[in-house]
Amino acid sequence: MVEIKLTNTRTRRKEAFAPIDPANVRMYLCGPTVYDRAHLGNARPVIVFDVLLRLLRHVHGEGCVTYVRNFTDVDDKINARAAATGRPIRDITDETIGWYHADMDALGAARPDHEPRATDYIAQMVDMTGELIAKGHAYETEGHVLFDVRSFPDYGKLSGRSVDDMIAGARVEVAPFKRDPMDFVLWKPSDADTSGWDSPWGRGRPGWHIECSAMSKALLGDSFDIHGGGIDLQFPHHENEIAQSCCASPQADFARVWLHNEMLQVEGRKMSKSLGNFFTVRDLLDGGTPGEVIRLVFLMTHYRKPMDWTADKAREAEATLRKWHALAAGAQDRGHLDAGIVDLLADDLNTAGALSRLHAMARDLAENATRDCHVEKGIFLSSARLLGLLLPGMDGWLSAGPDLSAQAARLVRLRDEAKASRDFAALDAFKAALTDAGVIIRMNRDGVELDPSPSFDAAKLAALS
RNA sequence: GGCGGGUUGGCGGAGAGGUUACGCAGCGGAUUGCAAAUCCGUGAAGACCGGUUCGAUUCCGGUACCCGCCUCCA
Repeated sequence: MVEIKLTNTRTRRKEAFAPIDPANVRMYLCGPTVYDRAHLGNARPVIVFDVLLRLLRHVHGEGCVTYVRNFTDVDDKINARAAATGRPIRDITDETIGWYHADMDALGAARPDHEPRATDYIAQMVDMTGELIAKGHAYETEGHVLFDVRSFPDYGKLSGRSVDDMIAGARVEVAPFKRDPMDFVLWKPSDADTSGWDSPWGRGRPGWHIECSAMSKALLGDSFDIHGGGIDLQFPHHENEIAQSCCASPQADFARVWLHNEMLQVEGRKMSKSLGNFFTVRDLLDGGTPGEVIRLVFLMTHYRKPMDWTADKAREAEATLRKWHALAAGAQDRGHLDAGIVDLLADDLNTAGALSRLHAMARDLAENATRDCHVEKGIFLSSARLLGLLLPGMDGWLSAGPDLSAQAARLVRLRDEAKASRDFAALDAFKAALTDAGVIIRMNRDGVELDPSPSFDAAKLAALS
């Protein structure tokens, strides 16, 4: 069996992956807070862990992996949006989840096996909170329940911090009722206008971190294999999850392997609203960048390095995918994979290396274009699909856009006439007009292919006929 | 201030202690009525300073710069 190696944030080392139960490999990914469209940065963990999911299913078996990704649907940002719009919270979260599914589907990301909503697990969160109080790891004060970080000696281990150092950093908001400035909220009171649930500590709502502890336990158990998310979640979110889960279930391991993807940048800078380079996945899709192109751009950079989104990369990825789609046309996915691709992905998800392998396979196919190569083409296709590329139904963008078949037919006719008469003036004039209208022309012996470029102008095209 | 990550050719971006990464662009060629597309070939690198070594871009230490987290924006 292929040995998968993953860089475990907890140990800061690349380790051989050994599942607790090979018949049921369990993975949890921190999902979105559902109050608005997913921005481009949200897509990175989704794509990274989708590749890992495909690899795990390949190595351990289709039915031997359980993948959970939560929806945080109780949050003060959601409350604020409900208050601002007057809409019920459930309307907002339902709508946002629908958007999220549509956008992530467009990136070719498989839906997780379970997508728990925090609001469906309030009872489990209350139970865990009560358990932490009973075990002396949490305390109730002024309607809040707080986790006592001094009760957990390993607090800070995941992120390499010590409680004392962080306090010395003096950037911690100190609420007067906290025993220690680093103590964090498990449960907080809600006023009459804020969503809340009854609990032993009065009507209130959970703190952010407890949901992942409660839901991972409910769906994957006290101990599971992989826990993932963006590196920004390492502290405090994941640190707090570990504290909660390990103190509630001290006999268990909680998550054995912690995987964190590095952050996204845009044109070399942090994506932020103030810099004006903030955009959502939907913005890109609606702007004509296909989801498959977005995915390929992401895969070009290793997940543990900062990734820069640039328009240049998107152009390059689109050209590559056009070539690959053409090469794989008519190929059959028989599930036979290139061993090199599997080995590269198994080595801590070396997607960039895997892509270079696909390039090499594509070159071989192109060199042997005169032969049939159906076996090689099938391997190429199956291997690309391990990366979530060239998936069935993902090639719609290739033929999307305006119908240019009439212009293509006219171009063929003019070319035939020109070749017969040796007078190319009319043909060249038509080609120039098409180019001016933003149409990309590709001609070869067999026919012509027309595609709209980013500067496509429908009005100019219409004027030609 | 504390913690963590990064720095490779014009651009993007990997692996490996010593032998071509790869892709894009460029250049040369094939093909084409001309182009485009496609195919073939090709030059170009390892932030800086030390150390280990027969040999380092690859290991170790330091410096500079960039980025992230510590502010419930992935």
